[in-house]
Amino acid sequence: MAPTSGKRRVTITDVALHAGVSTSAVSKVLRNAYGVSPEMRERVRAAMAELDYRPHAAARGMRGRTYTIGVLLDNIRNAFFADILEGVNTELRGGDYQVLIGAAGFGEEDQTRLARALVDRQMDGLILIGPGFPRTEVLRTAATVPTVVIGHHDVAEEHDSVVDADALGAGLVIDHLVRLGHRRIALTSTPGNRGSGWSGTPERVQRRGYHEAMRRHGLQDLARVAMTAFSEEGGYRAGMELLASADRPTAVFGGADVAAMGVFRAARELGLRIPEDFSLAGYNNTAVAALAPVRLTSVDQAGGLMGTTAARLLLERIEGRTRSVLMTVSPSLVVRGTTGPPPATEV
Amino acid sequence: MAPTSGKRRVTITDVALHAGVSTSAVSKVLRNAYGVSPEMRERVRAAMAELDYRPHAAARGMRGRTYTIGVLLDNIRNAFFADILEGVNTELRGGDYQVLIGAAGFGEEDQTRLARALVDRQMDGLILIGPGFPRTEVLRTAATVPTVVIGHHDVAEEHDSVVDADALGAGLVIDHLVRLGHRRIALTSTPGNRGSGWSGTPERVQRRGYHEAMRRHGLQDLARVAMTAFSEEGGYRAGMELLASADRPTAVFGGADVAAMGVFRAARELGLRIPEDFSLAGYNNTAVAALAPVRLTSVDQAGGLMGTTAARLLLERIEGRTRSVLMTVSPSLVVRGTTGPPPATEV
DNA sequence: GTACGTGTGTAGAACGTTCTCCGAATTGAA
DNA sequence: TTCAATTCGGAGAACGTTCTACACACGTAC
Repeated sequence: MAPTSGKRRVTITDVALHAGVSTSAVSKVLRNAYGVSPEMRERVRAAMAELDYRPHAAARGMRGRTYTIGVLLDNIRNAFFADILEGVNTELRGGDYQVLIGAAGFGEEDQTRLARALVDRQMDGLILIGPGFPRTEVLRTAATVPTVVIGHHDVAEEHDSVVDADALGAGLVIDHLVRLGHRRIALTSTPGNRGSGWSGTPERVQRRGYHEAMRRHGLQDLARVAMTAFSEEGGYRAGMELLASADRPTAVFGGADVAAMGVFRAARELGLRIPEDFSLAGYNNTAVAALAPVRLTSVDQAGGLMGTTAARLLLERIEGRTRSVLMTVSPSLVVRGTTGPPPATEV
Repeated sequence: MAPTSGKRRVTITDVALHAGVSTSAVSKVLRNAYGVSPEMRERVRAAMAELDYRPHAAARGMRGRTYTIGVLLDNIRNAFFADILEGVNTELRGGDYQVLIGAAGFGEEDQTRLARALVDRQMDGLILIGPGFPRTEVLRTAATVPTVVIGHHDVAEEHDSVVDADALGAGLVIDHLVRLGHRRIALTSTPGNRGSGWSGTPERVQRRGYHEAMRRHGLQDLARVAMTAFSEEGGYRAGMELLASADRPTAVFGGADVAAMGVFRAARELGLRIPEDFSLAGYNNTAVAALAPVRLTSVDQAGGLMGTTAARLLLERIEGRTRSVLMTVSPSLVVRGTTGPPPATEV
């Protein structure tokens, strides 16, 4: 058994005794419930302060709320998630709720296990960021506890959704590159074994947007997509595949900033200068993109806004809203140093 | 009240009924406790599987453990923390414990509040990464629940400690730069209002190591430290201050990779080429340092190892160890493209 | 004088576990 | 046969809250 050495916790009973009232009364004060006179409220408050009382969340969880919100994500290394979380924290700061994050990894089983763990720990609400476990499992979870899904474009009665207009975002990049004079523009994307049942993963919608934009510019025959993982290494391999080929693209749109970094490495290794010989754009506008040695043109998704929105929607759901809501935020292009006109020989 | 719509949870009673035994028996099986026959264990196991039973963590928390470990950190944006967390997760994967992360921000009150929240939520153990709230509060917490502190060199009976040999790490960088021919080597560091009572914060130990190394090389008079925040912006300001001055250093040791990125921006803005005109090194060897456009020379701290170690120590403490343990991991230098000999005019 | 709110407070039964204690059955030794 | 000793299983009291139900005191309207 854990050595809980220290003295016993101060409980609601201690407070009640100290204030000379019933535990019910203390509980009411605690929850701002109806049926307490101002004087009693004051007396109880004083007693709580005097004894340095803090309610035991686990015990509260047995009957009512735990005042805890769980966030599930695959990997905290993804800087975009940090933006979202900052938004969530901003919205919830000062309120009664605490945010606890679970980093599940990319495995389907691990994610499922974490999701269940969050439910078992009696979270009052869940924010799932780009969940990679089966949709049916998500829906089952969402039927039990208020849930907001961030990223996937699939909507459902059971949960709210906060998404980025990814098709539009992809369009922004293509428009920008075409305007610069590029025609052979490739995309790196990921098959995304994101569990089963999701038809609207961000990467898929982004891909759709890419193809639409290429078609819009009459470049559909030049469209080319390299599928790998959204990671530095994945981007590198995709970059190698694309740039070593005969009719090599003059620009690559990395579907995620990390992947773009990998493409960058491939380009450098092949002796291509950026942006003189080759243009590169990313997606998500994570912190790296802005770094002085990087200066990557990218698409900003307003992660902070997505976070605050998700938190607000979740609170509403906890308070009882049942109609589901879809919130779409629109992306914007941030042009930096990695995109420029294609080399003269290509025009 | 939250709409818990779905059907009622499967409880231990349901399992007991279904298996035709008492709840006590089920509980015993659940906890691998003494006093169950193999047949009964099998029967109960089968019932649990059949009903898809999952113990209610909040309820368990009221008497025994919650099988949850809380990690407190200031900001998930710090890529070094990701390394640590990966280590923690690796060690705990497959076990009974779940890891939940709280991102407290840098404020002293916010951190204190989060720490208390974790205790209130009945965590079985706590991992505090570079805590920025008062040491007394940490010690009080550690007296109540098993705790491991990562980063700070201050040791105590109440908790275990996992630290990097930061003085040594600073020495590695200085040695490397001196060997290249540099003499005017500056450091960017942070005052770090990391709560009160900590005398061994990583940055302080690192600073000490820097001064020792400079003295060792007879360069104590050329030592120079710019104090700012460990952030891109902070690094930029420090870089500007150092590089715009008359006797500008030929090399800067950014006390953290992010800060080094800021210094990079300052250098570029002043028209200094790296590493031809000016050398730059970072600390922590975060993911950015390895990126193709960055290639920052940095000090690797083996964050993963720190994480696995911390997790292991914590489990031991939960199992009852009371003697405190200090674990030091040694850093290693990773030389990349941002360091080279000083410009000829300087030698 | 009765009936009916309305506002303020308490009693006490949940909630789903853990764990101490106790009883029954079985075994082994004297 | 009797008496421990050992093993297996269950009863039931916690744990710290929430929340329903109810009691009481005080109007107020008829």
